[in-house]
Amino acid sequence: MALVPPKKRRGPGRGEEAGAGGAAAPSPAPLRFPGVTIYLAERHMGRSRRAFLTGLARAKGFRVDQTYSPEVTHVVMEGNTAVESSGWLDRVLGDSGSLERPLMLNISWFTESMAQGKPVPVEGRHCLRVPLPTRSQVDPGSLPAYACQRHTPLNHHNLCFTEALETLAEAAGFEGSQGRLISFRRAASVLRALPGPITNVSQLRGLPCFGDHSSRIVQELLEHGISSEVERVKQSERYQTMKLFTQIFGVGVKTADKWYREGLRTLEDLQGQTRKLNRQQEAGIRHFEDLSSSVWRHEADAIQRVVEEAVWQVLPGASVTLTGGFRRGKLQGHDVDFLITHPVEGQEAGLIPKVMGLLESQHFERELRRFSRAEKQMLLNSHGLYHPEKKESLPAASEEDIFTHLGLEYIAPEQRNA
DNA sequence: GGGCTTTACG
DNA sequence: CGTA
DNA sequence: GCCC
Repeated sequence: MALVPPKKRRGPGRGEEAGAGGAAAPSPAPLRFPGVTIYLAERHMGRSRRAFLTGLARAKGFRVDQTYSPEVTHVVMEGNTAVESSGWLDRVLGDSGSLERPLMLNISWFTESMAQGKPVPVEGRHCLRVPLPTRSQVDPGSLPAYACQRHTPLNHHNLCFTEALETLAEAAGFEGSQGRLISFRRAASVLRALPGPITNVSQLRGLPCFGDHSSRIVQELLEHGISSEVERVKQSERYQTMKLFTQIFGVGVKTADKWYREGLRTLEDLQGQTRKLNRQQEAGIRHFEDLSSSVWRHEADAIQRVVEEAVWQVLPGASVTLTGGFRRGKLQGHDVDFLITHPVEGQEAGLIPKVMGLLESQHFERELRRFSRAEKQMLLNSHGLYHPEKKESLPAASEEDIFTHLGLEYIAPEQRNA
């Protein structure tokens, strides 16, 4: 098993503080969102509003820089002004043409992020429309045909287009057209790799994976801000139902299609009758809400620390690496993936069941202590039980003692897989 | 017109 | 057939 | 749907 180098945490600097004026800026909260550095463009915003928004964001743990630098990842401008935003980008980027560009967003992304207290995923509606050709338009020339030959950042400049193409890809998949699915996905992927936004259909010339259909979608979006085909798909009962059903853990396109043909449309329809759901699907529906809520990066980090503690008890010297979306820089995901390795090949064999047992017994332990405090007003630690009011200490000679003192039936370790 | 990643496992 |  |  390969040893994967652990990801180095980038410690983002604090960014330039507005120290010049002498007015004591309110001390900002600790930075909570590595990977997000905001720059608020003053134009159309005004000094005081900009200062207010800056303070607001910093209090919530966002990094907001006062001057533009290549570290800036999210540029927020008031309004939807196309010409000015691209002109602005031209000026601040100067001739540093090939460098990574920031996202250009309107104020809606900012306000939504403030409301939620965390950066919301960027969606098409947050993006500034940049329909006019300027010299900031990039000349993609030709791009390698394989994604594995390209740099593809998480945040990019063509979200309006990639969202539309991904919708068509998804819809194709729902109809069992794997070929069309992969084609629309490839086209979207190409746009994610571009150093700047597509502002004119002519820029699609020479790009791999762009044929008549995908080009037409982009053209519609450029001209009307909307694609009739994409809108029609999104509105359709078929798409909406298939999307709902396939989101259920344990349900793929085949099953979703079967249910659709039987006339089922909602989760209630599925629960309603004693429909023949397998165990996986039954759990998938029961936990639908829970499974659709997302995990944030800082939560993934916390989980990693817990897993590391357990792994190291079982196998000192093992390495636990966050993989999947978070390794690629995503700020949220729906699961947390780890790769567990050990420098000596084979040493990690059989580790997972042991770690699971440890984590489960941790849970059991936690529940035992919670029960002790909540139900018996006693504190349980590794030494034994303590009653703070009676100032009574009950040293634990054995595990059985603890259960007895708490009035619990003794539960053997092999029955503690809580 | 054929191919579209791959492999293991429940 | 579904998940990873 | 796009490429070979």
